[in-house]
This record gives sequence, structure tokens and C-alpha cells, in this order.
Amino acid sequence: MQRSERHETIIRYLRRNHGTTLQALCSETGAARRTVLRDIASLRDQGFIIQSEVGRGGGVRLDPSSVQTTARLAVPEVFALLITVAAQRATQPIPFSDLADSALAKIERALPTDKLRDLRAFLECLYIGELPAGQDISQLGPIDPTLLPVFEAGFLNQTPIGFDYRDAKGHVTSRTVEPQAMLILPPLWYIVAWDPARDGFRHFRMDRIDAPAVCDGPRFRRRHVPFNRNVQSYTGLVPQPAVQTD
Amino acid sequence: MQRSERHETIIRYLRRNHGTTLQALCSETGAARRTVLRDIASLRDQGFIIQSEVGRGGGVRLDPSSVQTTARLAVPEVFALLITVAAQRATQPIPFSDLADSALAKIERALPTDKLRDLRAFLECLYIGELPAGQDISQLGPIDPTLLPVFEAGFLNQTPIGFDYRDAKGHVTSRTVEPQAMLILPPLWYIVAWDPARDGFRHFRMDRIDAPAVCDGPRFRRRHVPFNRNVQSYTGLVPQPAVQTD
DNA sequence: CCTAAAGGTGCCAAAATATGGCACCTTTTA
DNA sequence: TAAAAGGTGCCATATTTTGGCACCTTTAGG
Repeated sequence: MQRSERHETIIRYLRRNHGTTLQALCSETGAARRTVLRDIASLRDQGFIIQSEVGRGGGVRLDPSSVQTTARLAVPEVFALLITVAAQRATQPIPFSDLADSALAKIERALPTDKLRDLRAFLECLYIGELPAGQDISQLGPIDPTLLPVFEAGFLNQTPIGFDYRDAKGHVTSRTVEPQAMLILPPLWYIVAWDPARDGFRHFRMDRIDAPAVCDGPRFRRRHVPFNRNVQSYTGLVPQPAVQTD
Repeated sequence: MQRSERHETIIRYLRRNHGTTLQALCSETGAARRTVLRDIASLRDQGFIIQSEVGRGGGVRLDPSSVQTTARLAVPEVFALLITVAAQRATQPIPFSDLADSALAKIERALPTDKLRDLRAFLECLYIGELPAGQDISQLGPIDPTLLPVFEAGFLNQTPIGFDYRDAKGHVTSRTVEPQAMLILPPLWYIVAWDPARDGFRHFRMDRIDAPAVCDGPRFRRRHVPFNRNVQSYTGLVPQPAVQTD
């Protein structure tokens, strides 16, 4: 097996298996342990975040936010691809999804460092949970397509965003808030923001947001968003016992 | 200078200079002429269209339509991404799927011309419908991951493919057929092929196919596959990205 | 016609790089 | 304590790449 093939195989395997051992990777690639170790070092040099755990029950794991793309793809675009593939795998897996993973791995390798950093930060503010039973979703509307880029810009640059918000009764208010997180309770998508006017966190349903725009205003600081037990971060869906320091 | 660095230098130089000579590339890279020649051959293998002129006043030139694909995706990989996004849209649409579409459009445009042609042909043989009510899917098994590349090779090159087929009773027969289309009736995937031995079209469930392989045999011609009303072609369902003109 | 300027291929020795095995280290768990 | 893990350095061997050479073809100019 060629070296570049082997690298792709390793990434693909790590992506599909949340935790694995070097021994498994040796079997998968047909290479010696020493070679696989070198491959992993090389992949780390290329920017893949591969965490490891020493000792019994240990192994290696690819950080789920390890993604790259072609330089011409915008971060929200890659984000949308990632979410789509992950959602599809969670609901009704498509045959040959390993090929989609392989494509994502290759896109991953081509991401410039600054965009990779942005995407990683973006994925870290994404939370997923389940909608409480009985929640009314009868008036679920479309989401303004400019909302995600606006959120991204505000979040990454730490500048406030503004929008008109319609509550359940259709009453519209104008808001200027500090975007802190995104929350998906399928099929509802929320923006979680710090509202300075109310001195607290607010959840805004994305389908009730109109005319989103980045605002001039002082840079805000990021805050830890308190969620209840049923909500997990996208990057924390797999427990990470050891954080590798590069 | 490392090999990969040299490749980037060559491409960059060719982009900036519409016509150049090997001698100039040798100076630019510091490598021997023989090495630069190999590099060019290698770049051609990677999909760059590098034209050359022999003789006085000759040289090499990068075809302007030869867009550099920093992520070199295989056609089945792009296919898998496309299908994933389309399937997700059909079941439970993700917000911002327009962004995923946009990303895919950019990826498609970044494909070399021959691969783009292959992908288009591939997508044109894909059909989607709904499973008739009451169809038994209780024995749905896994699909051999080599099947899609085998189908692709057979379909694009118009050469027969062979496989072992298990029918509903588990009876295995060996088949050699002409692949004509793929049919998705979620969650079942079918290969639709012309079976010369039976002088007709046959539908083969992908999860009942084993040991797929491309066969030696005469090139076959493509046929129009008759489907009933509930089946639509993929390209009729999904708007295609605008084709970039040279 | 000849010569020079071009791209191109095959071959081989030398150089460079990758691989695998080994020894040894550290950490974690049963 | 032993086994299961990831990890590093080193070295002989294997593999790949490079550069030089010979030879080929094509084109343009003298």
C-alpha cells in the first residue's frame, strides 16, 4: 500500500471508528506498527488532531472537528456539508458513506490554517439535543439563508449581531445580541445569545429571525452557555479522556 | 526542494506564464530536466492539463480550464457526497442546505473535465423512486463496498460486470451483465442491468450482490431503461450547477 | 540540408527516503 | 505485577527518487 493511500485509509478508519488502537490500524493498512506511528505523526504535522490515550484500554482518536477543505469553500459551506453527512449517518445511513467520508478527509487536508481554526471554533459552539415532548412545532417556517453567515461572522469576530424577532404570537421586536452558540433540537434550530439589554441568555428560534445583520459595536467576550443534561456539544459527542497538546 | 513543493512551484509558474520552457522550469525549481519532465508527467496524472509544443519556439503550457483541485476527489467520492446531501434533503431537510449545495457545486466545478464528464454520466444513470407498499425489506443486508467502483468502471467504460447474486430464497447464481442504471427505492438500492443471457433488463438488489468485478468482454451500448411513473431520474430532481465555460 | 531549440522516453548508478524490527520508555488497568 | 496501550531512537534493509546519458521526434531558421 502506498504511503498516501495509507494515510487516507487511516483517516477514513479513524473517522468511522471513534476510538481505535494502533494494532487495528496495522491490520487495516497492512503496515508495521512503527510505520503506522510515523504515519500518525505525519498526519499530525498535516494538521489532523489525533488524540491518544496511553495504557490499558487506550488508543487513538481523530478529533471530530478535524476537517479541511479547498480554499475556495467558505466555512459555512463546509459546515453545512459536515452537518448534512453527520445527520444522514445518524438517521438512515447511505450505502458507500465511507466514500463520502473519504471525500471529506481529502477536503480536510486542503484547508488553510486560518479557515481550519475558524471552522473548529464554529463547531465548538454547536450543541445538539432533543426537543422536549409536546413542544409546538406547528408553525415551523423557513430560515433566512443569510443567518448562518451572519452568525458565523459575529461569533468568530466577537461582534454583536442584530435581527428582528417574531415571538409565538407574531409580535416583532428588534434585537441586538452577542451570539454565543447554536442549538439544534431537531427539527428546530436555535441561536443562543447573550442579550445585554436583558442581561441574560436568550434562545431564538432561527425560523423566527428576520433581517439578520452584523452590527457595529464593541467586541464581546465568549461565555459558557449553560445547557441542561440532554444537550451535548457537537465536538463533545464522543468523550475525550485525553487532550493532546501540540 | 521537496517533491510536493516542486509540483506547486511548477503549477504556480505555469499559471503566471502562459507559455514556458522546461529550461525555465529547471531554473525555477533547481531540479534536473529529467526530474521536471517526470514532475510534469505526474501532474498530468493528477488531472492537470499541460499542453506541449515540440520544436523551435515550443514549450509547455497549462490549459486555462485546468483548475487546480487541491482536494483530489474521485468520482465515486463526489457521487457519495451528492447522494448524501440529496437523501438528507428528501427525508428531513437540514437548514442551510443551499450552502451544502453551493459547496458541492464548487467541488464539481473544481473537477477536471474528464472527471466532470464521468460524474455527469454517472448521475444520469441514477434513478430514484418510492418502494411499493408492502415490499419485504426484512432481510436487508450490507452492500459490498467495492460494488460502486465496479459499477462505475463498467458503466463508464461500457464493459460488462460480473457478480454472484442471491435471490430471496438464498439461491446463488453467477451473472455477467451490462450495467445500465442505478435505482434507489429507499432503503433499497438496485443495479439495473441488461442481462444478455436473458435478453432483457433485470433489477438486482445491491445487498444481494457478492464478489462484483469488471469483466473482459465486448463493449456494450447504453440503453434507455424503462421505468414506471413513480421513478424519476436524479438529474431531473436536482438542479445542476451551471457549467463553467472555458 | 544542417543546426539549434524544443519536448519526450528508457535506463542505470547514486542519492534520498521509507520501512520494519528491536530495544527501551511511560502510562493505565486488572 | 503483568499485560495492554502509545511513543521514541536507531539501524539495516527496502524502496523510491534523482540526475545524467543516450536516443528519438518535431519545428524553425540559416
